[in-house]
Amino acid sequence: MAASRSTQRRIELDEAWELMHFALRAVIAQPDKMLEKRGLSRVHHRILFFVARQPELAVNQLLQVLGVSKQALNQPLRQLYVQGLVAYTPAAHDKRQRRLALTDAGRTLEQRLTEPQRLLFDRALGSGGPRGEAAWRRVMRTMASEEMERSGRI
Amino acid sequence: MAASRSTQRRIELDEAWELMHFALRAVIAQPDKMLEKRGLSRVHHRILFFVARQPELAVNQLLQVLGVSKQALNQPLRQLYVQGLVAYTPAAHDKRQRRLALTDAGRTLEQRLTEPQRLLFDRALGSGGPRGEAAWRRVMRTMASEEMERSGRI
DNA sequence: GCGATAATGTCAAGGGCATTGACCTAACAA
DNA sequence: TTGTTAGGTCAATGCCCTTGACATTATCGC
Repeated sequence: MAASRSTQRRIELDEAWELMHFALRAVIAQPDKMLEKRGLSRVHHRILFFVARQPELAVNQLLQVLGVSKQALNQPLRQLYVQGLVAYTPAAHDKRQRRLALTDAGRTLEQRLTEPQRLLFDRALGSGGPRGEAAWRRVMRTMASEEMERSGRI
Repeated sequence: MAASRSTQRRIELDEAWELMHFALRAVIAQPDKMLEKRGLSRVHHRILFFVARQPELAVNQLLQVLGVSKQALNQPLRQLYVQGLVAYTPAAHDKRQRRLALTDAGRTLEQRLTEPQRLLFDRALGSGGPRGEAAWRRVMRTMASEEMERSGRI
């Protein structure tokens, strides 16, 4: 398969990967700066982001989504709890499960952290018109689908 | 600006970020497994990848591109050298500079590591036809451009 | 040719953060 | 009751990155 692909195409595909590499760095950059000032790290943002997007998330699900060990998650999650950014509610049908949610303060911080990223995506996705945006999403979905299923994120 | 954006749009933008998150994980997954078997890590692959794509790369440039300290780069780079995967050539006009290149073995390994990623990109980019691929690249370039300039990657 | 500067390498100390292993509680379920 | 599941926590370990300090070699301006 490697042999059957033209050199030119290989270069194009490598460029695509390189583009993604730097795009990612751009997305990460701004929130990282803000987080540092508060003594938080990227994990904290990831927690806030996913909890904001999927309320009633259980800890186990969050573990799947983030792809880290529970020991690795525990500390940052507790910090967010102590700082009054995340709240726990026992699930109605199974009191062992802690359903996660953001407090008002948590929501505010999440918005502040994610806003620069939204701005970046908005500008970039807008640059190609609605058709371009749809095409972008189609490509990304194709790449991501398997991993999303594995994370139970469907 | 945050207030001026509709809730719906915010959700769409968050979804875009989430897509990228999982797409990245998919791209990373396979080479990571291969690397582990050889006792190498992701940095090694990143070095191989960028050296393969830009021959005659100097160490300083590589530092810019990877965004790590020279101390962090030194060890993995040396390992690659010792294992006969990367070669040094003093630059003609400035013998202080080591121009980096891959050996045949290095090229082979780089191909093997990057091939699954190319396959993934090829499938995904192909899924939307040439127009879709072009649109995807346009969006990514918009997002990445600033960081690429900062890394001297233009 | 001399001193400043640049490219690179390397040692050392320290820290952040993730991992695995083991153990614990509470709640559910057969 | 017994086994299992959701979750938490301690401990040990290790990786990897960072900053600081210093050495080497080569280039450049004078």
